[in-house]
Amino acid sequence: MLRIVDIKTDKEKIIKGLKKKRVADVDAQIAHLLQMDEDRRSTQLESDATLNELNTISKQIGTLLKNGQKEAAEQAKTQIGDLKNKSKMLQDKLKTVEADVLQALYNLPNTAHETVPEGVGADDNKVMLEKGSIPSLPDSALPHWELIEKYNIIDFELGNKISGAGFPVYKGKGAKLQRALINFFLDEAAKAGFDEVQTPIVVNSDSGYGTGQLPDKEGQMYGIVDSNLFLIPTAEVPITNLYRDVIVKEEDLPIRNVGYTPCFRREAGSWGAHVRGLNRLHQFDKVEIVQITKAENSYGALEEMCAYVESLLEKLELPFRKLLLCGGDMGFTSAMTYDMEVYSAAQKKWLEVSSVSNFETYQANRLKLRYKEDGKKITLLHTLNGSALALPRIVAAILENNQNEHGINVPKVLQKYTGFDRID
RNA sequence: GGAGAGAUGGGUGAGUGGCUGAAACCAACAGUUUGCUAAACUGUCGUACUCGAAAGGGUACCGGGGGUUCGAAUCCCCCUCUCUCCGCCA
Repeated sequence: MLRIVDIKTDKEKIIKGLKKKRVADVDAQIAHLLQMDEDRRSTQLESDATLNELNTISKQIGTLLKNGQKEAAEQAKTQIGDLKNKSKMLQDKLKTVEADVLQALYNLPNTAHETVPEGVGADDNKVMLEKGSIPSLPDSALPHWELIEKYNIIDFELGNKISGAGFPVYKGKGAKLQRALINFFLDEAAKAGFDEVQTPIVVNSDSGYGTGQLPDKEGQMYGIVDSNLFLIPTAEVPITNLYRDVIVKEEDLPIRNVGYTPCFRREAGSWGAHVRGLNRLHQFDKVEIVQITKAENSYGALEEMCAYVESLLEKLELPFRKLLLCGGDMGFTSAMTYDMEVYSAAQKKWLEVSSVSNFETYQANRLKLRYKEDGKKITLLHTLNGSALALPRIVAAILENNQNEHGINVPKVLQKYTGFDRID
């Protein structure tokens, strides 16, 4: 979340960044927030002064009792009653006001970086790069949801039976292709200097707050009944939360992690004809890269992560484009996001397969993720993450783009992982 | 799942009602000494909010929450987690 101190000192810049995110009534919200914080501050001053008085008297009572002046001590006790009531009242008020301020901060998204384009939705995103050649398929080319039936590699009906819609079952070469992609992505990330971690795929609510899924976005996550746990929507949550409440050693920076996890998303209300087949699922596999850097290095790290993701798509020989998201299309917690989309040639659609974001200090502030600058000043770090990559839409594009009369060609880089070069 | 023990600063660990934001030791950092290294010695060494130009104050925090008390790391209650033993088990 944003920091009050920044809102105070850099108010205009923050208002500008929030407006770009299309936040309603920004000026009024900020004014209200600052007013609440002023209330918080003055309440705390008063409360601290009262506590100080109480502490002083208590110490005096202790001294009196030790010196055997019992009467004087009893008398001191009698005058403490009013003060205690006052103190109690002030502390209760302080708690309320603090909670109000926190709630207001939770409701504010991250500000958009100054170079993020203005815009309200997907149409305003800026295409930065387009690479690879789009295959020209014959009219008989099939969309992936027909290919998976034809070659019997993914079964939605079976998934329906055991779980529900959006939980596919991968079979035979389909299952092997999944495993090949996961291993390929993990090996590539290791080569690029990311340390592999394997985390839990259920997280507690503290972790949900840490990375910004909570509060208010419960609709995205599946909750586990009676356990106060959630199935992760992305490995971003457990991996980034590894560093919650940590003061990192300066020499350990930057931190670079990669992890494979299944991801679970409720996607409430987002179903329809446009999300057939693998285009949108409740459970899918993803390899995620996370980076934690000093403020001055984070935008360099963002570009570097994008370049890494692009290299994966090139190796898979998939045509792709890179978008810089406009303010209105970005996620709540992000300061800048690039999306990578592959072209799936039979359904003639661009499919998002990666989202690479810099959260600056927004998550770090919630996580209390910091380092000691020059061994002295404690400073918030910047967090970043990106998909590298999300599997289902990669699979969809591979199936559609590589189909021919003999079957589906497996990209060369994957063949040593799959053990076959064609699905037929 | 049953029984017991425990959770204190970067680490080990003392502390069972006031003089304890917290001993001691280790680690770390700065300095003195030294031809270099080591050793020795001296000093510094939690976080957040807040007042102050600064120096320096105030408040809170000893797993989390609540309670008793003039006063709680210390007593009581609830929760979480860890360890040991038993049971079960991939």
